[in-house]
Amino acid sequence: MAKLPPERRDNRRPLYQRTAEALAEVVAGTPEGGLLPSEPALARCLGVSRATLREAMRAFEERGLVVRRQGVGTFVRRRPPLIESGLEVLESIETLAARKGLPVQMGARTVARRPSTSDEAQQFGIAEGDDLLEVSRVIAAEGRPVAFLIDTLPAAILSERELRESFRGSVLDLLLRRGDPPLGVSRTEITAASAAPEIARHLSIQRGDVLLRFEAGLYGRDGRVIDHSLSYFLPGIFRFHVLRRIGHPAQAGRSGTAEE
Amino acid sequence: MAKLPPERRDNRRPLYQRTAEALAEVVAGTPEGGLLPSEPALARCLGVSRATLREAMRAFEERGLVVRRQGVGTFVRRRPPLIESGLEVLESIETLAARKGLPVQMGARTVARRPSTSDEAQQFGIAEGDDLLEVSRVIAAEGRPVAFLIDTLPAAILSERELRESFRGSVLDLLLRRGDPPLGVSRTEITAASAAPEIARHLSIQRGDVLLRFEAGLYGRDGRVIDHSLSYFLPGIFRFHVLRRIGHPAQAGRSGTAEE
DNA sequence: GCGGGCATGTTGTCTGACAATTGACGCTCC
DNA sequence: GGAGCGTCAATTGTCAGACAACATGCCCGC
Repeated sequence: MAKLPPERRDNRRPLYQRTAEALAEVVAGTPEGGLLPSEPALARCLGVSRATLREAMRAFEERGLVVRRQGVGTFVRRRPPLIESGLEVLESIETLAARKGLPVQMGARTVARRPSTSDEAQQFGIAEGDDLLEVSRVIAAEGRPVAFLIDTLPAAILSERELRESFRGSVLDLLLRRGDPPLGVSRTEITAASAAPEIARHLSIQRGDVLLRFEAGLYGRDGRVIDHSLSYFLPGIFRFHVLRRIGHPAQAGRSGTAEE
Repeated sequence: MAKLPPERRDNRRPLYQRTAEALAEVVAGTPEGGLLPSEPALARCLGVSRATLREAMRAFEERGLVVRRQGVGTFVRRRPPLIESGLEVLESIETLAARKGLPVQMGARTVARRPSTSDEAQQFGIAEGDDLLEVSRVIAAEGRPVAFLIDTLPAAILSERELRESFRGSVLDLLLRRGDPPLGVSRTEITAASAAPEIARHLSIQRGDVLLRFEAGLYGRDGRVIDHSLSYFLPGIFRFHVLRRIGHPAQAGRSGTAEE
């Protein structure tokens, strides 16, 4: 067995994850609507047990990448274009733009340090009055401003010095490069807004012009908020989309606390 | 075995799915950060094998609902508020509003039948010139218009007669009630737009006012487009959000492949 | 008192088997 | 000759049990 090259088998990352990656390549190498090898064959080929393969397979089915039909086989789904470049994966504007082949530059940047308000302190899990760092900057593509971003995070997490030295336009990328604290998920709220005067000035547009607005909380693995970000995009430059699955009625639900 | 009540075991839906639902209840009934029962215990309790349970568990982990630590246990993740009411689940405005306790009414409705253009024919997988149904309506909450929706779908899928009889404001809900064709995912593109004159009139707002705009393709399980919808929302009424997970490092350039 | 080995419980992975479902082939009967 | 039906092989769905890897706390020896 063990047909996977050693650098893949001996890696210290969980086998399931590596299997999922290998499976991703297999899926990518199969035409849309095409039939995948059978599970026993694939498991043999990847050097893992069928159970492990099936866990990865299940995740792929969950994401809508493959369709399984008992007694028939597993097929690569005819996929909506750009399936995995949607909002479900958190990445910086810079990373997104680079993937799309659109070069972007960071424009005017300002950094402010100020004590936190009571609300903010609670949100970040720090003491009231502890310092926050507020980083705002303009992102430009082809010489034209296309986005205005404001990040707020405790100064204890990111020092001004480190910001000066390592910041290349994205707080997210900086935190990812550093690897600490470990990041979990981002909860992003989406709405539309008209440009306030200051933002209009930064983006060289008219006051009141239409903007797409993201307000996001970046959560660490321990559930604490690490970074709060506010993003304003000129509509039409970036295309944001999200895959929505049909909700099984019995799913959502009572999390005990009936808030809102 | 078979501790699950019969109505759950004998159901014709796949066991894995029912297990996932049962697991959802267990997770919902566990405090945040709490420890779940061990996998063997849970499997016994749900009347399924550990392998099946693990597939469901894996899906939950994938969605960020639980955290598993080898040698320790599985914990319910401290979740960002409102975790599963985000955009990742496709539901109609009516369903969403009902869940939030906000009563909505359907306002002016128009239905048009017209032949498809070449582009549309390709999109829906029908012959050019085949009829399409175009349903537009206003959604109002507390007497005030808050959304304007336009659905377009082949007349072969939904007849004018059925539309007249069963339509209660949502094409999605209608298709779900009917159960045919089986629905897969929806790919929704998100942007901001200023209100065109006609839409402004429908929503009783000024021309040029800011709107949140969703353009969605509803895909059947076979990958074909079933319905195309365009939605305009007044910002601030509905709160849309999405959970974004950190992208797996599999994509960026591998830096130190020398050893390890 | 203190440190290290060890017992115990958990998740991670593997193996092999059988059940359920599907599609195709061949056979029978008309 | 053709239509209908049973059989069979291939595939996914599910199961049971085992062992490995790992984390934690207890207990024993020092």
